Amino acid sequence: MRDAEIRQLRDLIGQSVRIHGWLYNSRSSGKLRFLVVRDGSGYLQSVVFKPGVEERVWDEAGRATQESSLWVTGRVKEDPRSPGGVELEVADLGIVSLCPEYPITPKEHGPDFLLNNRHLWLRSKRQHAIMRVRNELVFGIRDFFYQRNYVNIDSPILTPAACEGTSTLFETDYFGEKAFLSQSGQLYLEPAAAAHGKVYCFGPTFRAEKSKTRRHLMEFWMVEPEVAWMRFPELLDLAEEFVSSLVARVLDRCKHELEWLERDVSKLEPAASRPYPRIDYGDAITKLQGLGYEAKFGDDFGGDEETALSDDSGKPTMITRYPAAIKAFYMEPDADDPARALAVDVIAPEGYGEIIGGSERIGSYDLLEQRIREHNLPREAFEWYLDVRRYGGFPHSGFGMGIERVVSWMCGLQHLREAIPYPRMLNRLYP
RNA sequence: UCCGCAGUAGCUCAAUGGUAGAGCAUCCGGCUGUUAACCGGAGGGUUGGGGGUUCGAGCCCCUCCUGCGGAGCCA
Repeated sequence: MRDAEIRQLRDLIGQSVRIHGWLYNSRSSGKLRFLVVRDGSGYLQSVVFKPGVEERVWDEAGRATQESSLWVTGRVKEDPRSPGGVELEVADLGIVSLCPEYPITPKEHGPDFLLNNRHLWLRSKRQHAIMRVRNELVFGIRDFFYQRNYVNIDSPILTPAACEGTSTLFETDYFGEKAFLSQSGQLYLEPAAAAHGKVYCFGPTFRAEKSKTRRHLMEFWMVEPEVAWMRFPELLDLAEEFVSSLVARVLDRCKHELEWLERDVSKLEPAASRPYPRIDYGDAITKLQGLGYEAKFGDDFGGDEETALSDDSGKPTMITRYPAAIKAFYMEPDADDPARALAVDVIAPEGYGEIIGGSERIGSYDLLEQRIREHNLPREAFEWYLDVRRYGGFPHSGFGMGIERVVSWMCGLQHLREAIPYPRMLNRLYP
């Protein structure tokens, strides 16, 4: 008798195995009991036939409640009537821990109830599939950069001052000093780019914005590459190559998960290949005006406008060269039009919104110093950041990509809250 | 912060201002191939809190709380 994971059973037809897991669901029909066991690696229909087992085994099978932890032994058998095509002919069974009435029944539930039970909700099939996709995406991101000789340099979570203004930061006490939870690792990454050339960070970021939409979380994960000597056109190529390769990877390796999620992959497939449509900010305004929006130069885009601008081909849309006035202080101005910043936003299709924001960074010490003044930022807090220009300034570019928005898009989710194991939202800090 | 919607059994939802119900879950019983199985039975309620109108309020009015959807802001 060998222990096995459910995912391996297809290769163990005819053999006797023992499975440890939890009872996902059970059905009975007279002298037959069907126990669907899950072990994290898959789901297994285990069949208990009354005349074929000891009475003790039959009774245990009847006593097991939803989500009771248990082990089953038996012979692995191919059977087209079983979901998955493989089932277990149960020989013996033992309940490890009997589960009292489990809150999440195999019927519909509302979001409030499910979020209050997030720690249990993670066991559900759909949530299981989403976390698998997230896992593949995260590994794909690291693999992408590793293969291109980027060095992972993680930024601090506790920071002394704001990256882009203090109003949206979570504040905490740091031995009598004020500290803030990071809302971006970028400023810390730029010095590292001077050390290693090509770097990236990947970690949680925090925004105290009182946002209540399907596209916002208080705590979300962001991956941010930063590349020395990279100029704006190459940055656009990098973002495009990055996103398209990740889509291709998930489509290739998460077929089952996307199937469980009933994701229409035909809407995702176009995003796996390059190029992506690119539109200049000025042309975007013109396009919006043509569609009847009251957009004018200098406006940022709302959710509806982003959706209107995104291509209906299923590819993300890259919007370039935003007005400098509505973008961050550290962005390099366009040499042809200093009112514009060399900035890009990548908008996911199907209304999933902005997944990437990036830019070429200001390389000049004097200009950066001027921008810090213009934005009324505390000069002393940015001395170290100015050092990146003071000691061997160099052109460099980078972007940030929000992981949950990408997971949400790939999985076709209605809301970002399912894309992260424990979502932190307005008025929700439990579990 | 603003606009809109909602809160009834453990869960998802019904109920003209006039006796609070169903499905699922739980417990008991039945069924030799079920696919969120099915069939029969049982238990389960201070209708979010407070105040008001009325002979009578789950339903109407005021207020507070909680949640949902959206706006703004952003990834």
